[in-house]
Amino acid sequence: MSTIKDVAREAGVSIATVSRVVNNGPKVGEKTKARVLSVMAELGYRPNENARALVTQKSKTLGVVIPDLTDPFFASLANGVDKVARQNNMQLLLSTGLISEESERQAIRLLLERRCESIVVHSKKLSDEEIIELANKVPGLVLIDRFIQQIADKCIWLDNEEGGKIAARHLMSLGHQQLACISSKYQIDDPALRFKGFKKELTDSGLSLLNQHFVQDEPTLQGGEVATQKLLASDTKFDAIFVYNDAMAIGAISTLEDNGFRVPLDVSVIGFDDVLLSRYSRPKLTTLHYPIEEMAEFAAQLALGNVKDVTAQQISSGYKYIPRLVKRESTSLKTQ
Amino acid sequence: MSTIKDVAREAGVSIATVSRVVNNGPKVGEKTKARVLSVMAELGYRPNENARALVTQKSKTLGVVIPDLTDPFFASLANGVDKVARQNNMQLLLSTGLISEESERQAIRLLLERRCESIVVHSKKLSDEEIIELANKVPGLVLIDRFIQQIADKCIWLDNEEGGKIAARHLMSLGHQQLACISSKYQIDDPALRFKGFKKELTDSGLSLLNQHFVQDEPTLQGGEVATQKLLASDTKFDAIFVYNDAMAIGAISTLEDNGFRVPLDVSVIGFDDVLLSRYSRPKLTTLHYPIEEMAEFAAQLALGNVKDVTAQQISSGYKYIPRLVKRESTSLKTQ
DNA sequence: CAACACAGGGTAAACGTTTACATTTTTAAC
DNA sequence: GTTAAAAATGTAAACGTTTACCCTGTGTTG
Repeated sequence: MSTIKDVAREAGVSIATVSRVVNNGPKVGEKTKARVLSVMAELGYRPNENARALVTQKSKTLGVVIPDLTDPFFASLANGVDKVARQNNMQLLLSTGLISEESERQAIRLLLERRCESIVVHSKKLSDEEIIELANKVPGLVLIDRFIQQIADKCIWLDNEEGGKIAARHLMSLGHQQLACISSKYQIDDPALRFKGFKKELTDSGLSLLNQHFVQDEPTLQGGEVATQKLLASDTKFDAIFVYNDAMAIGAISTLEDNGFRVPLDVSVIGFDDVLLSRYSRPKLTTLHYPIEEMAEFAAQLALGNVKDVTAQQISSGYKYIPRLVKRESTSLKTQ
Repeated sequence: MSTIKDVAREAGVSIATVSRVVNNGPKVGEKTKARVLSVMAELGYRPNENARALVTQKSKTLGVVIPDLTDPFFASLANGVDKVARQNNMQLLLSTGLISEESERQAIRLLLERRCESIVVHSKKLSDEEIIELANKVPGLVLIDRFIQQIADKCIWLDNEEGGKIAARHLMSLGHQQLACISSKYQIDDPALRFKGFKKELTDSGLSLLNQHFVQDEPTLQGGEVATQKLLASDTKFDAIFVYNDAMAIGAISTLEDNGFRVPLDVSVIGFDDVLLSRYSRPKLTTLHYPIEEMAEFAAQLALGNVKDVTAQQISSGYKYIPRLVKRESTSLKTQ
């Protein structure tokens, strides 16, 4: 691959001049510019970004840390960041493989070694302390889907608790009173908060949730099926279910129908996330929209330092997003 | 961020020694090594990968070019490449935004500028000539989902035509004789080949395809719905449909059921790709599995030069994958 | 005890750029 | 036709590494 020196030699100018042409710098004569340009084309010259990054101390690279790409939720996250990268003439450097605390750490490290100065991190395993320390060391590091008080101004997160409340209000507004929940069995904040909000809203309205109406399983289609079987096995009536995520909700619907329940006629089902799937299922899923792509775009802008007007509100509670109810076909007014 | 010089000064050694420690090189005494290591930790030293890439002329980066990440198909592709990157201690550099020929070109260029020596390219817009030229210039460039004779040994592709044949055989084996097709309206090879194979197999069995039984639309859920309406409007009977992809197939099923047809009782539907969706739809979709992640992993290995034993077969027709029939619930024996 | 092998460690060039500063050339004003 | 200012171009240092080659001191061998 030819270098700036080759171009300079061939065009009979100094490398400084070539550099100026490449960067559309000032102070370069028309004829010279034309000549250099033609030599560049002839040689197929491409500036070496590594060398550039070294001398300019900026990498033109936007980093993103996610568990993996096959989950459409994370793919959307990455896509949001990528969008911003493109807008800013940068490229996406992806770090994945976050099964463990160690690999999350490793993923961030790799980005840092590439001197990636803007990083959007989705981390569930690293401790608050470690993230705080990292965030203080790396000004362009931003945390998505998690809130840590001490670095609130670098957090972009969704109000899961409010999501639970919205779901509860929706279901109650349709006349449902015998509610059930299907949660994820993993002990992370998201499910806990969603159901905390849900229950609170119920209690505030004088309703209660039976113990046997709260079941947990894997947050997948199959998990949703299994959980629903448990619910049915309890042999107590319910007329609506709030499900942890869309995949589980679809599994739940499937099992309900296999057991002779019609959705939404007999049982209303509401999911969470609004992933692609929810629009493809039959009946189409009522769910809470998690604006992950929008959040990711914002996170990327924040990481790049493009966000100027920061309010006191944001300094204390970060950038909070509220899930939006998307009414589709899996919930309806309670019949008779 | 501290550099190798800082470490050297602090540890009272030369930068060469530090470098040796960092790279686990030979010729470094135990005590010195320990001292350097401790200084490194103390300073939080991280080698600058850009500088490394510059001097070693290798980037530790695996490039991938895809249209976008939101399409689960491409997300799987990227994931396959990422898997291999991780195995080889490399990182994924992603280039997206391929709406146009120009942006495909741009995407590849960016990777090249980062001196990314191994690249997996999914390109539908660039001309054969341009790709051939590029492939000859960049030894580590590999083409996925496309076959070009002149660079066969760098092509990883799916036999779409054979996929069409398999679909036809499956449908005929179930007793269906009045077949219909829903295709994508875009003029790229994939749909053309799929339906070419499908028709050929039909013809070979003495069946034919009515003109009004071949409709086209957008390759999306909505497109599938619209296409199915067209099919129904033609008012000629059909008992099975071969659909371009899973999203359209799900749309088709939805419209069929809305019009009183039961799937698969009245009409069998077979899709293509076997994306996540197909396992979540009701009825679960019978489809042709496109092993894109596996193909992507292989492509990445090929790009890295890790594929040793190449047969004459592969040199002439590349690395060809055959789609596999996945029987689920949307196709069944013709009733009466 | 001379000769030497070798382990440990240092020196400096190279990688391909950008850019402050110096130098040369052109232009314009008188 | 000077001369000064402006424009064009060149020089060289710097970015943070790796690595070929060189130097020093310690033991080993005879």
